Amino acid sequence: MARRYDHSREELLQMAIQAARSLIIEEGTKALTVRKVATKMGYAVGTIYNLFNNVDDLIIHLNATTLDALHNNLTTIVFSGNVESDIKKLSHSYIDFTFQNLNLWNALFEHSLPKGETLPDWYNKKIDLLLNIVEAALAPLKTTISEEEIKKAARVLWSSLHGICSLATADKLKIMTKDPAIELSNSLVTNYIAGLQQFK
Amino acid sequence: MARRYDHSREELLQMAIQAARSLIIEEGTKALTVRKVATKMGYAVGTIYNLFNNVDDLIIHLNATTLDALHNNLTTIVFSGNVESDIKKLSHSYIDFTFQNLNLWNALFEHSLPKGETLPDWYNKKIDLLLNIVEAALAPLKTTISEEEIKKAARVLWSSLHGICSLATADKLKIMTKDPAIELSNSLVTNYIAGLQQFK
DNA sequence: TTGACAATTGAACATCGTTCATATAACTCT
DNA sequence: AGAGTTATATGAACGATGTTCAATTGTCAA
Repeated sequence: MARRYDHSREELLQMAIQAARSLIIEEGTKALTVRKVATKMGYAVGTIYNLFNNVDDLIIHLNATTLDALHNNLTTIVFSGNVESDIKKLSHSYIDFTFQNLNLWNALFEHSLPKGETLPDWYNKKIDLLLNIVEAALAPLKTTISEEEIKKAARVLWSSLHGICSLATADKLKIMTKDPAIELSNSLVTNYIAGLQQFK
Repeated sequence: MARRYDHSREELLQMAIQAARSLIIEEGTKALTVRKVATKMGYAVGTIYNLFNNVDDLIIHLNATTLDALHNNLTTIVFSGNVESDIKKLSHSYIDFTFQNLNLWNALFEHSLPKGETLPDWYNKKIDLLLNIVEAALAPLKTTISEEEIKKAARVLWSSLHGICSLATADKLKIMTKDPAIELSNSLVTNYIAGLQQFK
């Protein structure tokens, strides 16, 4: 059979990504195989390779939807203008997201490209958009800190939060309270921002 | 052939781990296969399964040697008693280590256990030993901060540093200077510790 | 010398990512 | 309407993977 036109190319792309998404949600990163994605779509293996270069390409597109979902989540937050409080809102949402989408979030970082390859520009732009949200929350500091410093602070907070979630979900730093990630991130945010402001 | 006794069980374990190590160093995580490890040792595939339960078990043992190497690296540092300066020494060593052992370090975090399984206790103890080093560097703060708070701070710093290295090596937050990881970690350490101390 | 034991082997199995010659549905043109 | 072209879809086939286990064979104690 060929050219069924049951679905447009765009629909097929979405179907493949959704199939991959549900596989990962239900069974984790290792459960994602090209054959299972194809079966779940009701198409043959080869079809996947009409849509994506290879399985890495598929995973990148899947991960992109996770970045989008996170982005949507974080943009619902309304800033008060109080930097510490706003950054805490962001970080709590981030932490909620990672714990509610554990397998999808792990897929973001467990995946590594074949050596030599780099992530596509459109993907990196999505990461920039997330950083922009943090920068926006830090914006009130502009009166006392340079634009450059704010960019740096956004990256520090973002990376650190990533590290906390990464170790809190995958492993165990669980010696703390019932919700170690929140606890650690609050400590990070409070003290880091206090440090930033004390030099004004 | 059988029972060659060319090597003791302990020797075989070390040979397997070393073979796996060099495969990852030279070619990255994806280049690690049971067959290649066996070939590199001069043994048959099946022998690996006399030594390890499965490939995950082998990787955990390999990763443990990486943790040991990092531990050895960090314990050579002599503390001055100045917390900020000592934590910076630690973080710079950590960053050096990750960049000089990129593939090994990535293997630590790219690897995920089959679902339901957890890391063995002896492995988690190695992580605790690393956290202990950070706690030791923070010890002078005991006069102004509770033991509990110091443990928390060690975990915040450790996780955050991990996050910074993770995003700096694998991806790109490269908008900053020639050495973004150092730059970000310095900002983290300076401001976080300033925050901790300002409440004394 | 013999028998029991333990270490080592590698063929076999199911599954994986990927390729590509083949088949056919849909569109174009006369 | 019919013929020719193009784009899409297929799935058998390939090489490589992790893992198992019956068979083989070196080593030791009796």
